[in-house]
Amino acid sequence: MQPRRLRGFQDIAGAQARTLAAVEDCARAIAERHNVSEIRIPALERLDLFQHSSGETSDIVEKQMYAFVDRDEAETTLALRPEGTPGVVRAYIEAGMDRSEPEQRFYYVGPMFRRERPQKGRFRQFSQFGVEIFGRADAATDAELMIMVDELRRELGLELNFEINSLGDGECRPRFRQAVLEYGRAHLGELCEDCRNRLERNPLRLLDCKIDVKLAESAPRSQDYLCEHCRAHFATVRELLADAGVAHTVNPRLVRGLDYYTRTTFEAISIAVGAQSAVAAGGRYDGLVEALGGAPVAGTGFAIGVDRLALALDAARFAAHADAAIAALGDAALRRAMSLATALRGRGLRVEVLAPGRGLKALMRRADRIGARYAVIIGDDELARGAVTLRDLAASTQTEVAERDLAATLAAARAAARA
RNA sequence: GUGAGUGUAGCUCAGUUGGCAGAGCAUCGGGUUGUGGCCCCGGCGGUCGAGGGUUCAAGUCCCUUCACUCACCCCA
Repeated sequence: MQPRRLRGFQDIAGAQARTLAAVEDCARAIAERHNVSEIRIPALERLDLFQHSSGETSDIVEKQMYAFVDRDEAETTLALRPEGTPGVVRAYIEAGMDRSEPEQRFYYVGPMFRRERPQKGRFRQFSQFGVEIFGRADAATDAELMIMVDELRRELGLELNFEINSLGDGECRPRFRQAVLEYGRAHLGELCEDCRNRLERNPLRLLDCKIDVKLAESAPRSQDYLCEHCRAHFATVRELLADAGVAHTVNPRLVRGLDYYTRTTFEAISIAVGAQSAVAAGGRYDGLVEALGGAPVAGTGFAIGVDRLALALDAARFAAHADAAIAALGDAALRRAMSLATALRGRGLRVEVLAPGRGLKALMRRADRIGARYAVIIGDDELARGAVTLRDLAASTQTEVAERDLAATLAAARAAARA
């Protein structure tokens, strides 16, 4: 039996793995600069956590969850997390932070699981990097989230389009929802089947329906229903974004269906990754902490699809190159090679000691294959002189270098190459 | 869940009206006793996705099935 990976799951190695790591490292560094700290939470939770936070009628909960009954506790159904926010909110409430110290700034990174049909930029296990900020209801926090995503865009050299919208708050959002509901009822006969089915329980989804585009265009707009506070909040967010140089467009059809989503909502869209083009999305969820049993604390956050974002990057940029490949000819040379390699690694150099017992020709080919900048050759002649042959593989030149000078020589060469 | 496309060597693919299973790359070795890339020679490598049918003969035609890819759907 030939073992095969599961559908929609990936084995990732080489430059692709380094690309994902680069995205995650870059996002971490940005979060830390914004004084956001890591929270590590479980990949497995009780199913009802996701049902209560993502909504029992959402597709994610209804048909995309990896859920199963815990083997010894038949009354407990568990699920692999399909997103990060519910777990972070659960942890926040469980630690009592909503009461003791409500203002918290968290980021998380790790695998999420959804049993969807795979396609470009969509896998059943995928990595998300997310930020959740609690206890801040101000517009500056909403803007800061998008500024963080924009910093990531800049540092990775990506093109992203930001779309934003405001859904209103507890005061004005219900009026808007009611207006969309009545609009939908008035055009019931023209709606697609999906929209008709979910109209009563989730009318806002009509607005981002791709079938009923025409109807959505002339549907009520959240902008027209915002109360004074929400209008001011949204204006401030846009002002702060403009100040920070974050280009964005207002998309009145950008919505979230669930009631605890409030005010600002946004997506960052890439033109380079196929149909699954939203590489980051987020917004304000002032009702969520309370909905999960905590105190009424404001919350806002975003998540980045790491795999999706990496698709927009050229993996070759992140390929690994060894600084030195050491070819040892003979047992005595091998022992010398091992200790020299340790010294080089001590200076932070990337070093591979090549397979002993093979011909120099094969070893040189390996050195070339792994992209090594230098080959270090140690044979009987070099051993006798306490030296090594140092070959510059790009220039095809070589010199003899004393063993004790090797580390300094290579470290200097690398520093020069980086300058 | 729905639709379309594609399955032949490790990878990328060719394979004509049905007639011996192929190429390039990769890998290993040789040309060069201690020198990579370029070049030349050679070795290894196949259940043609799987099962059934038609035929003297099927990679090729038919049926079934599985997998992969992209899109729909959905989505931080």
